[in-house]
Amino acid sequence: MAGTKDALLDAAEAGVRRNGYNAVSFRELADTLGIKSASVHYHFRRKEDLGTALVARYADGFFDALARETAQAQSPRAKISGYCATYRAALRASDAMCLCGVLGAEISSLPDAVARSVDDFFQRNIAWLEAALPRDWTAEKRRSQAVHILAAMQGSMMLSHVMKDLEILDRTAAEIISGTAD
Amino acid sequence: MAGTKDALLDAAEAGVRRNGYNAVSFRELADTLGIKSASVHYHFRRKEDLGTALVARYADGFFDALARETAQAQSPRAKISGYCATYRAALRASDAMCLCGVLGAEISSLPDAVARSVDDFFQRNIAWLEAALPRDWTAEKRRSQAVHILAAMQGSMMLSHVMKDLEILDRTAAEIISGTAD
DNA sequence: GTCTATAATTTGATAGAC
DNA sequence: GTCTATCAAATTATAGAC
Repeated sequence: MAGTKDALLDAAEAGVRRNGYNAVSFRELADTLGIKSASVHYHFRRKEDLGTALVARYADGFFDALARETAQAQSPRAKISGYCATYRAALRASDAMCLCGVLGAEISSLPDAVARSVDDFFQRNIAWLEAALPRDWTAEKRRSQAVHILAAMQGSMMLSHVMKDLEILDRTAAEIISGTAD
Repeated sequence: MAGTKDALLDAAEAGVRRNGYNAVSFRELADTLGIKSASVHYHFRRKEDLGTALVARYADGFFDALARETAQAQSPRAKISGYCATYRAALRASDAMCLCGVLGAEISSLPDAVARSVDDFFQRNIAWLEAALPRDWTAEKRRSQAVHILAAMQGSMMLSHVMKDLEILDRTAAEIISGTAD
């Protein structure tokens, strides 16, 4: 079955976003699919390979969705609004945090390759935001605001998750958007 | 030895803040202190007991430090500045994230009692911030801004940690402070 | 308070049959 | 691609000696 690999990634993503990297096991993934853990190792030899594939797929999906969401956006505000909407959709769809937000909190306990993938996801977020912010700002100011927006989104996703209140993310997004030039 | 319990909490806090709750083991803690894991169970019967004690001690320490830092503060800006400084000091001192930021990302995999302690820490943060913000704002606006500040701090601590750049937290703090009424 | 010893379970990972 | 079988290591936790 060619779909097993994707099904494993689906199960792993749900597991990591719910419980963290260290709380996901090959046996648990195998049980979800109704196969044996040895078969999981056929698709991903080591857990580290699963981890890097997971982050890569997540990052691709995120930036694809972001591109779709902001295809028509002209103003900085419209772009940032689309950015927040992309995170909001991801959170609502899965009732979980951002995959990289979870992994970021565990960063020191992750295999190096996985940790690098997570760092890369955040770098790409910041680069996208810098490009979306007003052109007449200094590079310094764009950088600072880009980091601030990413931090606020990641932090509010974590809080929404812990406090079981999706409105937390919505309010933070609304504040960010209203503070961005139209 | 009466100090063993505290030494265990010290080692556990460092371990959880570096690697997460699920990556800390009784044996690792025992090795750090030069004792056996069975002795750790004498002080904390179950891991859950260690977890709740850990969060309780951390919360007490945080709010004590916050009270000291803001003892002289009058204006909202001075109070928020002290709030950011308290987090900054904690991050710098240990080269790690906020304990509850780490635990928040793992919330669904934590024992219920530990999860409740984490939620409580954030509730206290929000309540403190609401009280610190301008009195003439609506309760709604204070709540919204309090959540935003907490989210931005937690998110930027995570980013600072992942990207190994302490300046990220500093910049976010500076933005929050400059956006608060003096 | 700390130890030895041990139980019961789970983990990541591999060898080799089908 | 999936299986059975297995391994070595790690985990939380307990019983009982000192």
